[in-house]
Amino acid sequence: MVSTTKATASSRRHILDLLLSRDDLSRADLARLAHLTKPTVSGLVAGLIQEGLVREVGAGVSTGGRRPILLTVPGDSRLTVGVELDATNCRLLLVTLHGERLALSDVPLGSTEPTTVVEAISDGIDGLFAERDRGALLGVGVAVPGLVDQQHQTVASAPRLGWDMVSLHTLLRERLGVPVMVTDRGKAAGLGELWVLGRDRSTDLVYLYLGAGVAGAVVLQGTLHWGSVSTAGEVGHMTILPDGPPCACGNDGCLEALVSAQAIAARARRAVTSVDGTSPAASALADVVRDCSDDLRVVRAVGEAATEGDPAAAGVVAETGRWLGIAIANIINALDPALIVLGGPTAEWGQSLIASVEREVARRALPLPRRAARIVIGHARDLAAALGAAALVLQQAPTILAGTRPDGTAASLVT
Amino acid sequence: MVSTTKATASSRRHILDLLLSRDDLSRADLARLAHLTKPTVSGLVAGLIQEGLVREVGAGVSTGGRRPILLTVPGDSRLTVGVELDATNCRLLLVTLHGERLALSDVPLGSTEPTTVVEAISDGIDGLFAERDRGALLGVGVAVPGLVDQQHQTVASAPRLGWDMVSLHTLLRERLGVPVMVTDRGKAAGLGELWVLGRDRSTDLVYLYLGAGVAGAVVLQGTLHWGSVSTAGEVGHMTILPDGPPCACGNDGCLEALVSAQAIAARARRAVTSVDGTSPAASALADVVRDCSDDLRVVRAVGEAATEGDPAAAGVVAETGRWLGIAIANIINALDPALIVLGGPTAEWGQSLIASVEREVARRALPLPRRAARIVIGHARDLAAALGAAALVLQQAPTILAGTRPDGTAASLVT
DNA sequence: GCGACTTCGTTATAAGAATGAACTAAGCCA
DNA sequence: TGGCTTAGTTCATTCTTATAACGAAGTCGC
Repeated sequence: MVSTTKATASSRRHILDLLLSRDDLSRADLARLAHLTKPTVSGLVAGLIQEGLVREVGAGVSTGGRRPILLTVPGDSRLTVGVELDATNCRLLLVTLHGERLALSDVPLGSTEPTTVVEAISDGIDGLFAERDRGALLGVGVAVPGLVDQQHQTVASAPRLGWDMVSLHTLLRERLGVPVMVTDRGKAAGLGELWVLGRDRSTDLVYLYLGAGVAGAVVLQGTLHWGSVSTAGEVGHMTILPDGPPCACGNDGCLEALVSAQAIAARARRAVTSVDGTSPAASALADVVRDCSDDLRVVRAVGEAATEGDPAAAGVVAETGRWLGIAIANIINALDPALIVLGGPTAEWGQSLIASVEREVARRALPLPRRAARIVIGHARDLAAALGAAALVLQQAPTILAGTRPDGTAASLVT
Repeated sequence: MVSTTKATASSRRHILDLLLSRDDLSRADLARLAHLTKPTVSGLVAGLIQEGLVREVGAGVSTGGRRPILLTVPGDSRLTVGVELDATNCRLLLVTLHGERLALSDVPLGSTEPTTVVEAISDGIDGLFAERDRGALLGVGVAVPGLVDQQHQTVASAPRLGWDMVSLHTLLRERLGVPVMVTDRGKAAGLGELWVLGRDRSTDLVYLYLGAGVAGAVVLQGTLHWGSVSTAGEVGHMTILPDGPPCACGNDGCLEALVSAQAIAARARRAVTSVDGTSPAASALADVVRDCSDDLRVVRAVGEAATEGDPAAAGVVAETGRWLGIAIANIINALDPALIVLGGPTAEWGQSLIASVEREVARRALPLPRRAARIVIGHARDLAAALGAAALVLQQAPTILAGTRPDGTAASLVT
């Protein structure tokens, strides 16, 4: 039996980092990758196995000699909760160390008073851990509908919750006793999509949420880009048409003014009335457009009509895609991301939207970065924000775990 | 006398990092900042002093007890050379560890053959080190007019040099025996401006080079953002006016099509002829515009006329600033950088340009990130690229130096 | 101006982490 | 079957960092 050396946090971190990013590595692999010697790695791994953080999973293929013993981090050895806050609801998602979703729980909120919300989150977590070891809780991430000051981890302002300078991080941290991270929903959703889509978690990704408004997130090298005052990612207010329609932000011709649900609904109304004929396919869309004042519902109807071949709807999709394409081409030229992910109701239009976006991008983006960028519809749907909130903690997992000793003492953490 | 413990590369790196970023720290400060104990720091510092990398510089102010002994890294203890390559010239800039410029040397290039260029660089360095200790050379950075593959550190294509897939890094590294880093000129210039302007070197900065074309660089957290295929920062091809004038890239209404020297010259010609009067101030500009086919010369003339109060020139500046302002507003919304730096001939227009840019930005950018972003004219001028190339190496200084032992043995370096 | 309290830096000692060399285990290949 | 290769371990040794105690050099209050 190997003596359980406690090792430095730094080496432990490195080993855990490697094991969490690529699966099925042997001790020898780890030694090579982490620039450590085999005995050192053996010692560290022994400790991690004793803590239940690492498990041996059979032998790998031989490369000419003894077969390696493959190691994994069992996903459920530690668990993370991602929380998505809304004015009326608090959604909790329980995820494993690998980002797999285990359980979902929605807790209605009676009030948006910070203390009430903290209680709701705490109760929700109790529920999720009713039949699990509470000690496995690694940390909690929270996505808030509002502006978050990344540096101080406080909610600078969240009109929908009536919050202003609320130090949610401190409140939760004290209540739960585990690391807590706070983000805004748009950014969290972007990170969430990376964890669903990205094979390696260090890619550059730009996320666009297309709904009533247009939100966004810039994820570089696998981590959220915040900017100097935590407002980066507002792609929705990129000027697309300098003399275009006015936007709620005060500017003219913003992307949001051109592809928000409201703008799309208006476009659909024009398209339907201009066709005026009574083609059978068009009728369903025309009915919805006429009767309904809910823009998002119209957006859905456009999507359905377009897939059924309605030319008016197809026209709306194409025009929306063109505006979006300009914005995305700009993003590709400026940032050269590997992945552009569209989320939200309008993104549900799917391939027809992507196709018209790509036509415009082909015209406007430089060939090299354009060929490298994949434009896709998000996979995480309405779990994106909660998943991203959890991912915020998962990114820190190696650091958090490296500081935890078998006896449960948590080391100091800047978080 | 303290036993010169050799310490881990990691701790050495941390100490050097701190000493290079903030000056005048004591051993006690370092211990606190690096989360090490005083004896450990004393040992490490003793080693660094012996190597000449650190020096004691008098005592600081007491905070109620014994006065601390302040430490600095003498800038000239190690030196870096930044090289800017062009078709006909090779510019070498000798800089200290703190980014201060020591000496400049221009070597004309007979041919652009890679081996010739390598020789020229090597000779240039010999010249700069004629009366200095060659051992002080920390590394060499090279800025190339072309596309550089960051991952493989090769010049993917540089039409102006007639290069295609040239592994400049390997050639130079073998010839010089020190770490070598290769970038493209636009990106290097952006980084160079950060080192001239930035008090702390971890800010987010976006650089725009305004000349015959429009190049750019995105510097996030103090490091260049490359993107997935090393082409990030092409702000010049952001679409500003979807149905605007055609651009060389094939797209319509690019920023470059609107604010390149050529576009500005055309604008100046129109402005001069439309005024047609014979106001005394306008005459100088009109003469240049009529006689001269050199667009960059016209750009300079516009700037001079504008500062002398010529209304036609002021109009040209204002319109150029408006287009630029749209692009910068988009950048501010998307990335929320702390600093936007304008460089190149057109940026020499100075405050009048900034003023009209800011008017447009005020209208189009979101209030929070707009207030946080400072828009300035670069300070590094035609040294920006060479300085940035050197900065690329300086960023690695703690890592490089941490791996160097007193006996001169260099540790393995990924670079 | 004298003593109590602070803070800086060093010394000596002790604990712990990582290494190197040798060794066992286990599989490939001919 | 025997030689070669790779994986993982054991043990003694060497670095690295920490702990505790101490001297040096200040400040502050009375």
